[in-house]
Amino acid sequence: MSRASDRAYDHIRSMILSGELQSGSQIREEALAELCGVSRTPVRDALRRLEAEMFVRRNESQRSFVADWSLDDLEDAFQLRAMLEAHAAKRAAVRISRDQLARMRGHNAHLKQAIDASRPDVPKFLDNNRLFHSIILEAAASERLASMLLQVTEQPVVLRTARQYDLENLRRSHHEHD
Amino acid sequence: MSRASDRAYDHIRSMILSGELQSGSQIREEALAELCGVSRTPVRDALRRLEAEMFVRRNESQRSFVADWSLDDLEDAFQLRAMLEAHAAKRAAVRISRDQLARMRGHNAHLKQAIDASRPDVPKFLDNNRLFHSIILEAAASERLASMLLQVTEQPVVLRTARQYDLENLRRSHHEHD
DNA sequence: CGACAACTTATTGTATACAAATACCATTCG
DNA sequence: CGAATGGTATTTGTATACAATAAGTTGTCG
Repeated sequence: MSRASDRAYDHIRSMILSGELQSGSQIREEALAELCGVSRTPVRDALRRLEAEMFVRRNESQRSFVADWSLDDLEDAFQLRAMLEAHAAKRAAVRISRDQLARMRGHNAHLKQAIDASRPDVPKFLDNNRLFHSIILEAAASERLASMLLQVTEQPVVLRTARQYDLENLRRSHHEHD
Repeated sequence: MSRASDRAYDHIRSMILSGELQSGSQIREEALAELCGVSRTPVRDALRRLEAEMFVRRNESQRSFVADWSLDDLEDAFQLRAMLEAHAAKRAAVRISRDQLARMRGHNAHLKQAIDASRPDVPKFLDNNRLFHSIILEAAASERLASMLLQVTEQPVVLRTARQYDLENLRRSHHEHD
């Protein structure tokens, strides 16, 4: 997508995730346009996308608000995510190529290096973890599934920042990958 | 959403489903605008929605095309639908209220009447079937799930028109509902 | 003939002005 | 005092003009 509407999207999204735009508060197109330094047109575009991703919700008279996530919502997203990922793995298992499998092994090995280092390298871990899972999705060969999964994985980013990355968890993750 | 952009959405969508806009063919915003009798602005809105619903796809340089559905795509959608509906049923089962349950029984009874009539009343059957399932979705209480399900159920409408509604199938459906 | 570059056309992206819808507020009436 | 009503302000929706980008086309040179 084009530059201005992408900038608007990224900007608004990050303002929501950072809490700069408070949950539940109304957001006006013009105000956002000023904040992003673009006109309302690309802002509207961005809002539509964010609405589809449930970062923004609109009331019956088309006013936009920052979505506020209840615990139930988060649980719901998690449940869906678990199911969709299992489905992706199932599809991938019968479709994956040798090459893709090799790449997965590679990422898992790197990921192990990251946690075996004297001081665990969490960014490296996360990066390889992401790549590992992206290959499953690639092998599952379902755009629809991929987009659904994207929806439910991108969401709880707000909370993920606070998540604990203790060595125990990282090791368990590696073994599950294996 | 507003009138013009809704009209555009409905119009374009129906042109796609009816085959008036050929699968894989490029669609230009201005041409659609003329066809719908609105300006490009609401057309763009409609295209974005249709893109999210995978009726329209865009190439790397932002040109829009009517999506063409492979058999694999349809199977994929069906598989996802089965999974999501099962999930919905599971959630609904532990959340449903007496009232909702009663309404479901009611719709299933009407649905039975429709097939027990001397001549099966397919529209009545479909209507009650739809209501029956909508209560499951309501009871499942997950907006996200509902929107995902909408996506995969709305899609194969193209083919559904050709589907067989023989008495055998209708009866089986009723029993499964029970 | 084929590759490449300059130019021309087609298409989408953005800004802006204005129209339509909705919310907000004050005022009046029961 | 509370509900209804009218008018005003706020906010979103649409049309349109223009900018930016991508595609197609022609012409030149090797």
